[in-house]
Amino acid sequence: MLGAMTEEPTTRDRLIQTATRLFRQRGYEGAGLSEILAEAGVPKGSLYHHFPDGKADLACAAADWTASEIIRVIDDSFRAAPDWRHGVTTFCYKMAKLFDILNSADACPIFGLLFDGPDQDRFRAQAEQSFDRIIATAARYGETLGLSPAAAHDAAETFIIGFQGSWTLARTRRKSDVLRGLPKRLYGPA
Amino acid sequence: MLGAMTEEPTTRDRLIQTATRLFRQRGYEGAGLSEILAEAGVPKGSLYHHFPDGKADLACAAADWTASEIIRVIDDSFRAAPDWRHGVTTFCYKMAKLFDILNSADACPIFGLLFDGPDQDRFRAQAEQSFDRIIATAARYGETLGLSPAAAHDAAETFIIGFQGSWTLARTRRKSDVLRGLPKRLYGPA
DNA sequence: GCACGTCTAGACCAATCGGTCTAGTCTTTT
DNA sequence: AAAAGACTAGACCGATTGGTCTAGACGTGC
Repeated sequence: MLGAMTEEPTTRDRLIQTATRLFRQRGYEGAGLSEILAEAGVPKGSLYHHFPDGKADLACAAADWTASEIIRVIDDSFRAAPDWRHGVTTFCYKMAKLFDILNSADACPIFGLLFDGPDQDRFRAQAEQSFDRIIATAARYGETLGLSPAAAHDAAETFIIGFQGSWTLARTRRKSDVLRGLPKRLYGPA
Repeated sequence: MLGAMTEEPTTRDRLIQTATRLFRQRGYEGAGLSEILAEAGVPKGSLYHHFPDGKADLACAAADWTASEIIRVIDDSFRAAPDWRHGVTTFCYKMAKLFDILNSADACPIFGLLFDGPDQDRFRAQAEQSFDRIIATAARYGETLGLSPAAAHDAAETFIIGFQGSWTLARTRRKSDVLRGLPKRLYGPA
């Protein structure tokens, strides 16, 4: 077996994905271990086999997995984009669609990387690394589209900051338009 | 006794303020009731006298109190501002100072209004109302400073959205510059 | 001076928390 | 076929959770 070449979800992956969803819905402390295990259909023993440090380990794995998913969406949005604004717009629309699928109730997948649990510094460091990966990915597309390295990094930060806040507002209002309106907010009328 | 005319903090107020801080630091589920009570120096009985529905009631009161505090800072920032950008800048600097005082570890006071606990809809509705109060306050200053009602509301939303995201990024990096850099990000070089 | 509403005080409770541990079941290697 | 890991399975644990309930302290109107 050479790792993740097969397609059916392994126990470990099912655990991570279920945990990701529940952490996003209820927060780190709000999502009970037994609830996660029950929904994933995995016994306690397996959890502590794959994640020796238990819940905290699982949360970090969930954050990492989430960051990779976000990066995948960024890739999908910018790969064929003719310019920066188009990439941002596509991303926002994709995420607005996700927002609607998620019942409009979940925390922002990106923000959700920052857990509020104990072990503050471990979670903070994990979130910082994930954020940087996300911003760096967006910045790379900025450079590809003609921006200077500094300008690209700045544009990527502004983009992610704006997205963050937009998701929060969208969540309190249960309306995804806020997300779709972000490009206009950031860059003016098209 | 005619309500809140005296100055020394009542049991109820001590409870709200302690709860606000702990919710901000550890989230709704993360902040234990006994911890809140111990730090506030208040017994269980008093809590359930003032807040019959317990933790959920307390959380809503905390959200409300926080919104009022934010509005106070908005007032202080915009009252004497010569234009919109100055108001936003002053607000960002005041909040950056607060961020540093808070050890750079707490959740955004505004975002923190949105609790991740159970009773989702009650908390969501409470947060929506508080957000609207905050945005409406900022928008009013926008109008005073010459913007049309629609433009003022839009500017206020953009401002709060940007602030939200900036605090999050500042928190993961433990650096308050992100907050101070928001006006330039939103409105270009001064 | 006693009765009544407000508020404080904390013992107590069932339920749940995250985590440990032993037992058993596969799969792979020899 | 025997031995050895990898992994699953869940009973069990002490600690803590939010919440209830009774008892008393304090002030105020009669």
